[in-house]
Amino acid sequence: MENKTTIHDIAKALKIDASTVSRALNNSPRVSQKTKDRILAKANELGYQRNLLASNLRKNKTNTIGVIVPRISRHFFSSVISGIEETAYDAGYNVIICQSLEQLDRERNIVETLLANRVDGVLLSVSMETDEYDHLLNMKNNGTPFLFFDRHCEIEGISSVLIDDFQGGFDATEHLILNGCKNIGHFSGPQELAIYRNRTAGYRKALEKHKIPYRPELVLRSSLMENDGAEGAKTLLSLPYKVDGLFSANDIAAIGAMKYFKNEGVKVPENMAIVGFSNEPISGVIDPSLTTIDQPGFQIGQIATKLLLEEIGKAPSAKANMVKTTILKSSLIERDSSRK
Amino acid sequence: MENKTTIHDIAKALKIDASTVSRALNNSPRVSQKTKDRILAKANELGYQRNLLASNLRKNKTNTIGVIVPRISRHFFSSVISGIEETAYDAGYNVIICQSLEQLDRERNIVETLLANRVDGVLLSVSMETDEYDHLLNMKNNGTPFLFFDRHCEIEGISSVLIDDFQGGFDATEHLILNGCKNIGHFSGPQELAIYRNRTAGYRKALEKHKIPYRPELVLRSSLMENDGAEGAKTLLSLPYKVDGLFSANDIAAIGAMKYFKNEGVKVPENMAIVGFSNEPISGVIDPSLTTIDQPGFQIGQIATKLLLEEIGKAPSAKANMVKTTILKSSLIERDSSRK
DNA sequence: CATCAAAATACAATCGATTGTATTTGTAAA
DNA sequence: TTTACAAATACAATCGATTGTATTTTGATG
Repeated sequence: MENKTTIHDIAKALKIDASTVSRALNNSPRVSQKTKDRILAKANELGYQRNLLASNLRKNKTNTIGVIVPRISRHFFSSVISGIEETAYDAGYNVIICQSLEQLDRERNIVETLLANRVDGVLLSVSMETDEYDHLLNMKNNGTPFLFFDRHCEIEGISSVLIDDFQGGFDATEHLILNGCKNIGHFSGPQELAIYRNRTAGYRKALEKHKIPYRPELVLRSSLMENDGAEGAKTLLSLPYKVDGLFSANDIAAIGAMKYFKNEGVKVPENMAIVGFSNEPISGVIDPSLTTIDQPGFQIGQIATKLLLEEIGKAPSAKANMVKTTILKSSLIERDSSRK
Repeated sequence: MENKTTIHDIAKALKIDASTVSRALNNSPRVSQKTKDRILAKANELGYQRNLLASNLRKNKTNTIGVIVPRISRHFFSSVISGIEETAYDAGYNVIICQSLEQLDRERNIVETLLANRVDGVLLSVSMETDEYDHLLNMKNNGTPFLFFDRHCEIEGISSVLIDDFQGGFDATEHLILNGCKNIGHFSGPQELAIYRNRTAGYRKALEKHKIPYRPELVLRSSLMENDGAEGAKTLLSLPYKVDGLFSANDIAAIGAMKYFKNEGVKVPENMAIVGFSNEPISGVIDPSLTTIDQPGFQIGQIATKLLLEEIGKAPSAKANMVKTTILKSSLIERDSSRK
């Protein structure tokens, strides 16, 4: 059993040609049913299993798409992945899931490996460190179709599927304002990423609409990990005036802040109303439950995959004129952390 | 830029043989430095990128391991994956992550695909539905090394890296007993899986040690999803005597139960002490925080990968006598849900 | 029974890289 | 300059499957 059986083994056993075996296994009409039956039986008997390396090499097609996310453990990304897998499997594609862990060098390596393995296309949401695009431009020049979802870069000719981060930021902030907040802190992420710039822009727009002056010291930038949230909370409390609201660009940092506030005796939501972003499951369970912005992850995955597969199907020449940015709506989930 | 450049393109451009190009790119001592430099420069110029399909086919080695988990979104599994990736990358291996979503047919497909892609080995934690092992036996006969972690099956000759579920179940249950619980409910999973049988056995052992009679109606089997927990909670409340403790074989079901109890006005931990299993991040954040059993996921991933890579390195004949079951300790994390 | 088209199968090239063997080149010693 | 040996490079087979083309087989028809 050690050495894997090939179509040549089957061919030899039946004294026929390997090409006939190949066609039979692919159910080609060029092989008679009788022969197909014999081949299938023998293949079964020998425990034959197609070597996709050889097949894909010859066909110059892998029927595989690569997916790169910052972390698979984030609920939002794992929902996107579910949407991707569903759509891809239905279309006969396999999916390779990779996580950059928010590191640019890992993202570079992953892109390299996916290309070397000749995936037919790539869906990606860039890492927080991604401030150089060489690897992505390389992929573009290479002719491998790819598409951004959620976290994108400005690269000409590349489509993306996004949510309306501006609106999300606006909704979150206005919600706090309507709940009586006057001085609203904001946790943002790396400014290289459009999603964070846009959430911040939404925040500013809401302030502006309600004639609340923008104060730069209220906007804190970090990697939005849990302890970044705690530190941000500390910073906000150290300001010479009272901060009474917080819009965090993700749930994790919001929770870090919430824990810090709890520890310091700052009551949420009474003294500090909080809104997060992403609707991680944890945000519905923490006490008080966290108001947040829900993003349709599964749907993003579905749409992104559909677009990518279309692009893969198209002739290379036809690609230029189908760049498209799809923007999906997010929705505010009102919970206890913001109800004064 | 459309058609990818190959070593033949480089060879032609430099009027040398493709074999020399190949050797140069692999830094073989058989090629002079001068030629290597010329080749590298040209490769760069043409944007050459090795075709791993061809390379792996020829070498009959992919330097890739497949990982199959029930769900990537479970914290425990994503920690295991981190451990796997770290160890694998350090050894020059790539990792393909797949999720079975607890479905046997998906698990079968994944195994099939990984084998067809000729991964060098597989690490897997079986789905809850896995009560037939045909696909695994097939993989074994096929000669592909694999190894179970956490959720394993009884297949001769296959190693596993597990945690001590019996001890975990025992600790959880004894902890409840020592906190004064008299009638302890238990949520278990599919009995096909040893982890759940063992956790239940630990539960029974703890009862026995403390001379508490075992009551079969207190043991509820399900898929341990959140709503299974809620339904289990309902069942426990409907019993003719008062249940005052619950050991759930995972955190998710424990949380489902906790929410149900909260809704029904059953106070946790006063009227109902609860212990979960796995230490999902959510369990530290829910109110009251959930006592649970922590499993060293990252370490499991590291060890499992190390063992798998060893097995991959060995000659096939040497494999038989190195079957090994590694059992790691779990630890009780005491939180509020069990402090009476 | 001969003819011919259609059906079935065989032949051979190919995908891109690797690798054992053969040949050429270079260089130092005789 | 020749010889000899090592260094550098070329040749050719190979991995396993696919696919366009060529050949053989089949069976129907006159």
